[in-house]
Amino acid sequence: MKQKITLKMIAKEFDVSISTVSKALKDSHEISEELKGKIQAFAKFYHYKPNSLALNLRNQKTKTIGIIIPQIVHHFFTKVISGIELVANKNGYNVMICMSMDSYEKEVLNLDMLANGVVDGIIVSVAKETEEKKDYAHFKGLINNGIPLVLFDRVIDDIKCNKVLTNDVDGGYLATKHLINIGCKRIAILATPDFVTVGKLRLEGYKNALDNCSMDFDEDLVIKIDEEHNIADQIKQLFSLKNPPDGIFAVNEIYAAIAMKIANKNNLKIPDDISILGFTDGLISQYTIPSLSTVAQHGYHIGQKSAELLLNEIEFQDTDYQYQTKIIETDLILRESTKKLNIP
Amino acid sequence: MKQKITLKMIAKEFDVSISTVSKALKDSHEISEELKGKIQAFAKFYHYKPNSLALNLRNQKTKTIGIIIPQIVHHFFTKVISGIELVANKNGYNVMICMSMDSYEKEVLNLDMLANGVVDGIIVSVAKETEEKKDYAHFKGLINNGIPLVLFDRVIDDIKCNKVLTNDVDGGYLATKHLINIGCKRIAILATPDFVTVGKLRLEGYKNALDNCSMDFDEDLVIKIDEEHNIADQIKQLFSLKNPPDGIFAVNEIYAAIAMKIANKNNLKIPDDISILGFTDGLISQYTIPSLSTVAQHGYHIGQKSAELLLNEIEFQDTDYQYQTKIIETDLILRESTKKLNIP
DNA sequence: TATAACTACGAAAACGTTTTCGTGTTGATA
DNA sequence: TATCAACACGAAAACGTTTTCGTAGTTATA
Repeated sequence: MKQKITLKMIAKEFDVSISTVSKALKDSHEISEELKGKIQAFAKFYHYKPNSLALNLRNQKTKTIGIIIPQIVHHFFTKVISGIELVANKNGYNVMICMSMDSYEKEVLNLDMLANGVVDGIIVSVAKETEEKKDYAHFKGLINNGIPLVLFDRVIDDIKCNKVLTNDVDGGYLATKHLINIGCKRIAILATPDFVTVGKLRLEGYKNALDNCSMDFDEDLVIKIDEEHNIADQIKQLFSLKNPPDGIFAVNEIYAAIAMKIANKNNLKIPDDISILGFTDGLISQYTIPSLSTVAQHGYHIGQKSAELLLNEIEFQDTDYQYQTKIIETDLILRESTKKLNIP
Repeated sequence: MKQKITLKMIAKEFDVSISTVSKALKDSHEISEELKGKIQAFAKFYHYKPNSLALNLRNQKTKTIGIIIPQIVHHFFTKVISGIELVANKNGYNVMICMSMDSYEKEVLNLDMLANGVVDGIIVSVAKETEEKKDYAHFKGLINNGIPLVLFDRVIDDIKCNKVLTNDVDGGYLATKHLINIGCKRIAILATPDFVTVGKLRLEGYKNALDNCSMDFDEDLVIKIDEEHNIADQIKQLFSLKNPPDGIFAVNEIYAAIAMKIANKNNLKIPDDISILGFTDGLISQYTIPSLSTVAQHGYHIGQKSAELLLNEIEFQDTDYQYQTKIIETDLILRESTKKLNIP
């Protein structure tokens, strides 16, 4: 194993002090041109690079930002990560990724680890279990310790920090409104349990849209999917109603895809007999047959914005820092699973 | 901002030396029970935790492993990452993820950065551009510096290190053989340019299977998809052949999904008129209609194995370390896009 | 009583870097 | 000739930890 070259080794080579070498490599005016030339050439030849660990300790910073997400196998989160990476790298930062697996305990563990000097700031989308327990002490501790924190997507209202979130209410509204516009009379929603904030908000948008169009809200058309049990079975209920839906708004892509499968099995033509609309900008939507209309939530953009806010806070010098909350708007992407809009 | 508590601060509190505090916290026999008790209680009360940066410098290791993957938005890679995380965390390691974006330059940059003391070992799936250039100096340099390296999936033959790879040839063979078994007479393959190693190997398996069953190999049925141009257009050629295929083996999920869409547009019934089989264990396969039969490559398992090999090498003490190459076998997952096998 | 052994702690080096503050030498100025 | 600045470099602290070695003071042994 070839030993990495250090300032000390260069110093010994030229019989000068370590400080001289350090200054020479920084092209300091304190060192004679002649000596600088020799030292720089030598360092270059041996590919000298300052040891990161030493720099970290010296500077009390690591030029690394931490990310804690519930799951990495979700397309949305990978988009967010890509956006964070882009901005981080552009600014000379690296990225350390942890998964909470939607577990409160793992989230706390990861947060503790990252907070212990490993990173300069942290970006988090909170775990489902944490949302359910409503125990946010670990986040408050982080902020107390002065470690910059950005929450995205699944955020917590009573934590004071930068936030980036999808306009979920508006997304739900947009989706439902569109289904109404294309003529759907009975619109079902595949939602989540209430503790999943984003799901709850999208449901709120759904209700707003119905309200706005003076359409009745029917409890039977609201399925709050419990992922502990079989998802398909819960969706199937809709199709055995005496008055089944002619439109479905699913708060995520998977539920939408499963609904499509079930509709298909029930010999319903999509979109002629029933229109289906999903949420999130995943991969599945593009490749189903028919392809899935969906509400895009721009994960890539959310990631970029989160990283920008975090880096701003990290590098902020003054004392009067102001936290911000950025709302990223959604967009309707119309594909084949919804009826065409008839422009009169 | 609350200052983090250090050994020095505890030492001052009890008017003892730093070394005494350090030993007391490690429950050393050198320190009297009485003093140990007081110091430990104090440390606990103030949530003392050794500073990671200092430990890193001291121990010349970071308890972190680096991952460089071409893209994080591929489901396969997220599975691999999950597997790595699992094993790493179980052994007290953290994970730092970098993306090469399939660019040679970014791969070199990331590797240099990680190698500079940031991580104790690195797991890589090499970038497409690197495979194309065949320039592997950066990997050789890494190994020369004694930094443990594991290559997975897209590996390089003449780099001496631990490797974990999918049995791509066998996977291709399995897929093609199955299409033959269900009665396909003209089997097309949606492949990659030759420099994409895994694609080339799967094509090899395809040829082997044809050979094995004394079926003709027809150049017209081999489409080496060039992702620079429109993918669908390239696939469409197949359907305009005078003698079109009745089976398609796609070396990944996306190509398979696109092929399904095109078949569908051409009013071909899947699997009655044409059977389609994909590769990889992605999300799309499960949610298409009909769902896609596929060759599963077990990314989660590959990740675990890679991490195990890496940690072994990192913590290996003796001098006679032996590199290994683990082959992870594939499995055929039969869904709805291929005809049922008629057992006579 | 001299020696040995044990107890309980401290000093200092080490990891590699940066930076502040000297300090000796040279040359110029009054 | 005395003073001063400029030049070119070195010493040392600092970041926070661990660990080896040294050493007072006490107790046990011969």
